[in-house]
Amino acid sequence: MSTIRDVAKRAQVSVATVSRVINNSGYVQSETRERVLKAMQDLNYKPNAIAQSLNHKKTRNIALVVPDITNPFFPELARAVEDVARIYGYTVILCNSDEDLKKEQGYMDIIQQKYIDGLILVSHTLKLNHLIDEVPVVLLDRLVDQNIPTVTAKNYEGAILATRHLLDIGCRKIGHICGPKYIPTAQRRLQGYLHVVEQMEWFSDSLIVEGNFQLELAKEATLHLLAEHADIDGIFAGNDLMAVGALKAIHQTGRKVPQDIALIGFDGIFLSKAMEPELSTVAQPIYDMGAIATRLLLKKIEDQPIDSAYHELDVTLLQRASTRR
Amino acid sequence: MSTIRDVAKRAQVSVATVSRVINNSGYVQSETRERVLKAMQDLNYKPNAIAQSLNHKKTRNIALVVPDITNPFFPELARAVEDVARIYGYTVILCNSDEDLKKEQGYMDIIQQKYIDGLILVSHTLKLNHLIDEVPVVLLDRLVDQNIPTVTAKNYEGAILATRHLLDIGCRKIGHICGPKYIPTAQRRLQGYLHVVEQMEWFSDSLIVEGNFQLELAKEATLHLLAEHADIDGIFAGNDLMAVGALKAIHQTGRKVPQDIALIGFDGIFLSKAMEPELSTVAQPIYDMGAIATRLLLKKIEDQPIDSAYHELDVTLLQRASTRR
DNA sequence: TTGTAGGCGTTATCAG
DNA sequence: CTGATAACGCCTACAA
Repeated sequence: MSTIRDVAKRAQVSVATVSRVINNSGYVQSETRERVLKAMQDLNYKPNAIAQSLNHKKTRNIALVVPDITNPFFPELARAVEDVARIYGYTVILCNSDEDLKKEQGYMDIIQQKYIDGLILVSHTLKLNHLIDEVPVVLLDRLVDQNIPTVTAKNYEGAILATRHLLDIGCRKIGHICGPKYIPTAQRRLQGYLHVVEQMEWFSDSLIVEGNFQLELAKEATLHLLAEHADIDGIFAGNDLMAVGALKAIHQTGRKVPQDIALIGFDGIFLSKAMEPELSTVAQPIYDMGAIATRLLLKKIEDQPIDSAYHELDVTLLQRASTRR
Repeated sequence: MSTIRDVAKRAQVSVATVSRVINNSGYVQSETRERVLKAMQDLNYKPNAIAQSLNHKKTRNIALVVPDITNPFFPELARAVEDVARIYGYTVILCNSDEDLKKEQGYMDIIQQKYIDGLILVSHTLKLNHLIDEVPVVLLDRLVDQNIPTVTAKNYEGAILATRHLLDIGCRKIGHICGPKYIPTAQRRLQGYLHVVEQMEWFSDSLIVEGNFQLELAKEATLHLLAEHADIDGIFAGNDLMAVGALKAIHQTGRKVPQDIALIGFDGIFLSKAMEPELSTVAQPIYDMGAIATRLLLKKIEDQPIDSAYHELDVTLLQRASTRR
């Protein structure tokens, strides 16, 4: 790797001049510029980003902190983040936090030491005071604080949509598999469900069972639910993964979707469409969420004005086979 | 952020001494060491990784280049890579290449400029000469070259396993949905299939249809296949995603899995287990592949001896509902 | 055992 | 318009 000094020598100018043509800053006679450009070409010179970073205290690296990239919700998000970042000349560092405070703290240290320019954070674990003041942050999906730019979807409204939809297609008794109560997103969806059904005469608390946003536990929970309420004819799962779990449980008890039980999830991940029958769901604009969050972050990093710090994106009801009858 | 100089001042020593206690190099009187340690604590000092990198020409950053993190095969891989990397104090940069040479080249430039220490590459696009000589590489899943450490699974043997399995459970006419012919991995699996069935009297070339490792096209291909060969009773799909596509096609023609047609995929991604019926598959040890590749890479980076440059991992036949009858 | 000084590759300031 | 030179923060000879 040749350095700016090599280029300077070859072009018979000082490093300062080379630096000027690299950054298009200051005055350089067009003749000299040509010579420098030629030298750069000849040597296949590329400026050393590390050295630049040391000066500017900026690396054009951002971190994406998700609980677990293996959870099918996050790859699409990551894709969006990386796409937008790349366009603006940024690079994305992937961090799996496992919702583990220790790990998250570890990442924060690294972010500080490696001069990461900012981060997109999906977490409800990390408390505000663990964030580094100087490092820009955008919160995604799981709200943590009001003073930080945040991107979410309309979880409450989406849950209402889902539940009403089940009523619309004729369900008379609807259960809900909610996510962990300590996750705000899960709470919102639960509240949306409650908003619609709480006053119904058939409603009872035992129609709500708790999962952990994963398949397995949701399957168990659904089994319990069905055992207790044999006459359930509709289920709203707090996310698509749990909807799949519910589907398995339903099949296991010999019932059919949608004939015996209509089923709808939340998120709109690829999986919901891959299933047979295809699962109805309330789709979040996952890619957009990632893209918007990234643009927001880059603006903060580059000290550009931010239009709005709170983005709550619309969701879309997707009716598919699992609620079609 | 305090610097090494601040610490030195506070501890009343030179920066050299501080550096020594940081890196545990050279002699430092235990008293002075204590003083320095205390000063570091007081100031909450963290060495600046960028400055260190500028010296060492090492960043403890590695890149993971995959076609598309959105493809369910890769998140698990990425997870493994990140897990191992983190343990060894490395950080992972995520790159989606889309199998696009231009993009890959762009990443190579960045890798060079940002002093990325090495990369794990999943690609059949990039030619060897595009790699940067000084940057260690490990190839994963899709073989590119013999001189570079490589991690794959036994694709050929796995395909034989899958095909034999279909015969074992009584299939009399087996079709294959292969991946793109220009991808070595897809070829191997096709060859494995051929090895088993080529000599059978019922075999014909038209039992092989080509997909692109994605769901949609595989569904179309399967529809064609079924139209041409109404008597097919077993299908081996080149990967799980295509198996899902096949499942949809099969259902669409009113047939049932496994009663009318037994179906098996390849990869062992989460999706195969999520489906109903659960899909049989030849599982690759995806996580292990990522972990091994990463350890291999880190060894190369740190100039440690490598036991073996070519790792071909065993696959496992997982019989599930889609081939149980 | 500790300190001084030069270098890693760039950029920015200040002269000329 | 161009060139020296001092940062950026750290490490490592070489001296002391």
